[in-house]
Parts: sequence; structure tokens; C-alpha cells
Amino acid sequence: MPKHRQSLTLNLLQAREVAMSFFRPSLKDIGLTEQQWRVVRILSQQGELEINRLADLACILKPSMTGVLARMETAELVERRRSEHDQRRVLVKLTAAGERCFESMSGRMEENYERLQERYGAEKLQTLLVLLNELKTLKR
Amino acid sequence: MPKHRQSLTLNLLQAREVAMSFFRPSLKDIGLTEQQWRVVRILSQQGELEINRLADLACILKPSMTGVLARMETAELVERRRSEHDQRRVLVKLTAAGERCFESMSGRMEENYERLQERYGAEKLQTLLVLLNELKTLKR
DNA sequence: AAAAATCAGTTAGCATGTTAATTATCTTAT
DNA sequence: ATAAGATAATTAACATGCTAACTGATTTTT
Repeated sequence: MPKHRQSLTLNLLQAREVAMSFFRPSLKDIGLTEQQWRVVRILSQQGELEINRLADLACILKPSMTGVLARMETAELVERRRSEHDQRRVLVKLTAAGERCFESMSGRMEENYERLQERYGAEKLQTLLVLLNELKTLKR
Repeated sequence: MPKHRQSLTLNLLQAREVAMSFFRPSLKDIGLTEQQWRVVRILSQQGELEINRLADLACILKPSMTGVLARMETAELVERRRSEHDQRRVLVKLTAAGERCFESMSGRMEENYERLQERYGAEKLQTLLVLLNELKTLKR
């Protein structure tokens, strides 16, 4: 038995770094940070969301999200409004420009994904995604 | 066919968040950040390392590592010295206090790992680690 | 050997991670 | 109806992520 087993969390981090290397160049080209792209992608799929939910889905803490959204609002990628029913809540959605940003990038990101899948293996990729989702079910 | 497949990188991030939730409380108790613990753990296993190598293993960029090590040096967890052969290189190792820090934490971290493994499944955990390591081989 | 290129680490500047405290709003208990 | 409690978001303060530029030391080129 090994004295030190390998760290799951470090391996998840290192593996993610490798995966990100397939996508980072494209993000750099359009001047979006990883976090901003996550927000664009999620809002594109889910439509208008409140900040709590968006932060949870994007793995961005709420205090960080405040700044991320402020900069994206300046860049006119998203717009915020307060909910009528509950004045505490803030709802966020993509602007038309934000939608176009996603559309113009999605093809290229798909190509990057294909490159990764080709080198890694489609079945292995599917298995990995299943295992990751099962790990996520341990939340709370 | 789904219009939007799920994002591998986001799933890796979300899964890591769940995994970290098993360890964060322990880190908080001793006042170490995630990054500092990674440095302690790696130096404990590998002994003295140069900064480039340490940064690569710990998934911490060199500019960040400068600050991390400065704070850990102030806390007297690590010590730095320049290599005799190559004055550009800086070598880092744990102090005696740093070693004790690791020793006093490793048991508890191991318990956390057991809890995770018990809930997730030992075989699944092994499979996941294998798949992650295979993904890491795509580096470069 | 001297200049140019390379390399290790740091510094600088801004974006984000993280926790605690704060503000404004809403809900619940009395 | 009002005060206490809970909730959503922000602010503040410091640590880290990230890129580019910079410094000093080593290697390569000419």
C-alpha cells in the first residue's frame, strides 16, 4: 500500500487545466475570461436567471459574480433588472449582443471539443462525464 | 441529439467543488488556503523542489506562487534558498514546522477521503482517477 | 570573448476566489 | 401592525489567477 495516495481534488484540477488548454486560445481571441464565457453559455441555455442560481451553476461565488456581471454589463453582454415580486432579487439575461457572442463562438468551441474527444476517446469521455455527475450528486 | 452537450470543463469544476467540500472545513480549522495545503502536501512528498516544478505540480502559476511562498515563509512553513550551481534557480522546502503541519493534518485528511470514498464508491473512485490521469496525458 | 538569445523568478495591473460584515427587502412571530 | 428573524445582493479586505513586462543569470551564437 502506498504511503500517500494521489489526491482526487488535485487530479480534478490538473485534468481540468489540460481540458481548458483546448479552449483557452479561442476565449483569448474574443477577449472573454473563463468566468465570462461560463456566464454567457449558461444564460444562453437557461435564459433569464437570478444571481444566486447563476452563481451556483457557474461555480462563481456571489461576491465574485457581482464584479463579473458589472464588467459584462459595461461590455453590454448582459443586462440586469430587479424582480417585480421581490425587490431583493436581481434577474440577469444576455443582451442581443451577448446572444450573438455565444452564437459566433459556439461553432468554434464545438470544434475544440471534437479535437479533445478525438484524442481522448468518445466512450471514455462519456464515462468520465457520468462519473463526474455522480460525484456532483454528493453535494450537500 | 441535444442542441447543447454538457461542458466537460464545467463538470470538472463542479465535481471538484463537491470533492473540496469534504476537505475545506479541515483546512479552515488550521488556517491554510487550498493552495498552501497543496504546496505543503507536495513538498512533503517530493522534498526540496525548484519553483518552476512546484508551480507545475500544484497547478499554481509562477506569479501567484511568488506570493503564496512569501506568505508561507512569513508563517515559517517553508524556506527558500538559491541553487549554488545556477543562481537563477530558487529551491523551496518545508521547515520543521511545515513538516509537523503536514503530519498533524494528514490523518484527518485521510478520514475525509474515506468519507468521500464511502459515499461515492471505492471502485468508481479508482476508475475516475484513472480517467483523470489519462486526460492529463493530453498535456501539451 | 562579446553580443544575442534563453531562462528562472519577480513585479505590476487587473480579474476573480474567499470570508465576514453590511444594506435593503421580505417573512415570521408576537 | 410591529419587531425580530431570514434572505438576496453588495461591499470590504486580503489571497490567488492571469498576462505582460522586467531583472538578473546562464547559454548560445557569431
